[in-house]
Amino acid sequence: MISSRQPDPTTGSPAPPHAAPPSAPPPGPTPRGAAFLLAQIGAHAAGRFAERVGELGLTPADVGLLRMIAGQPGRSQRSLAQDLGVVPSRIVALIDGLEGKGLVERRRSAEDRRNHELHLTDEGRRTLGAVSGAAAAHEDALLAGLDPAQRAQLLELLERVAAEQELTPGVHPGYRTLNKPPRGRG
Amino acid sequence: MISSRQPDPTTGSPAPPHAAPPSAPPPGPTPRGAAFLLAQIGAHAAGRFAERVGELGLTPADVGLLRMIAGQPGRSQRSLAQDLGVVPSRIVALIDGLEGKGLVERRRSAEDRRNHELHLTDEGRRTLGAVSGAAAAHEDALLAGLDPAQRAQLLELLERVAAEQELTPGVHPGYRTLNKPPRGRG
DNA sequence: TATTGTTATACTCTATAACTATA
DNA sequence: TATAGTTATAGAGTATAACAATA
Repeated sequence: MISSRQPDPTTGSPAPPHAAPPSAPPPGPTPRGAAFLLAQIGAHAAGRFAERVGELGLTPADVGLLRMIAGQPGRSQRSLAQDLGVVPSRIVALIDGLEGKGLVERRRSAEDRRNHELHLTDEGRRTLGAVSGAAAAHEDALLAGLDPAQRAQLLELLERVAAEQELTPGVHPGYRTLNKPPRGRG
Repeated sequence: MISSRQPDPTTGSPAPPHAAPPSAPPPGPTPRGAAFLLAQIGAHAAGRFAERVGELGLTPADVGLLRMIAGQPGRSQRSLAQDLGVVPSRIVALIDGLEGKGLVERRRSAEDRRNHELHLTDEGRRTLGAVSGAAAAHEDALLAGLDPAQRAQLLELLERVAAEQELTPGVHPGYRTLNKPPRGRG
């Protein structure tokens, strides 16, 4: 709600390194709990990930779509929209973009000619491979402050929280305006 | 970029309990690392927090502003905008809202009559107290799956990550469209 | 002339609804 | 008549730029 890459009054956490951060914590009562840190770090992680895939010419939303198509080739736009909880018209624009980049192919279904079956192109598969590399680098950079044992510990705790909160594995709510990755260090 | 409260292709994490979640994980390669979980849980936490303060008639951005004004009463809108990395005109609308609710007061500065000194009203202080209560309940609900020792462990690991990533304590990047809390269970 | 707060304008993004083609 | 995909329209939100008051 506030700016594109600046700190946010909501939680009050720091700006990502690529922005010009206020560097000094705001005076007064600053939130200190794990919930705040999770929101803060989570937003930071999402932003950094957006930067990385941005260098591949993709938005986080693009990545999600590519993954879903890869996992279930030939699926229709409708089913995609449903799984994502998105309005079908939204899918049109997203697929348009991916098709324009040569990563995805629309094929008229022979069984029901109203349907478009979605498939990755070879280029799409290559790109998805590059995304995996970016994701690994992202993970490593984010957890640079932790040793392997601590990383395992963190992962376990997070999985516990996610399970208790009934978060569906692999589905990320709200990426609102993250789609436009900041030009920061890309 | 996708929907208001539905799962997101970006990371692919689950929808919050108040939405109608796809409940089944998408087939194919789902991200499993700590970075993804942090983004997923972070977005979930931010959404739930927005719901809670929404019941108090506030957006997360409102809460951030109230905190900053409480921490440094009398500060100008300009300084607020700078600390938040927000354009000054944005502050106008936010303060308008808070003033309209009777939580904040604008006072012309005697020293420099161009400035508006911002102060909390008594009602504003009461509301901020209620926010603290909501934040505590939020924290507790979010970590319901962890025992006290695990919570302490998680907190320490998160602080380590935040420090290494140079996240400014108390400042949260990007709350994009979170300002409108879902009407879900409020 | 520079600065604070404000207002007006333009732009971006998304959802809703209307439309075409298939069934 | 119902459904898949598409296009057109409208609404919400934000930043940019112009403006008035004060310094």
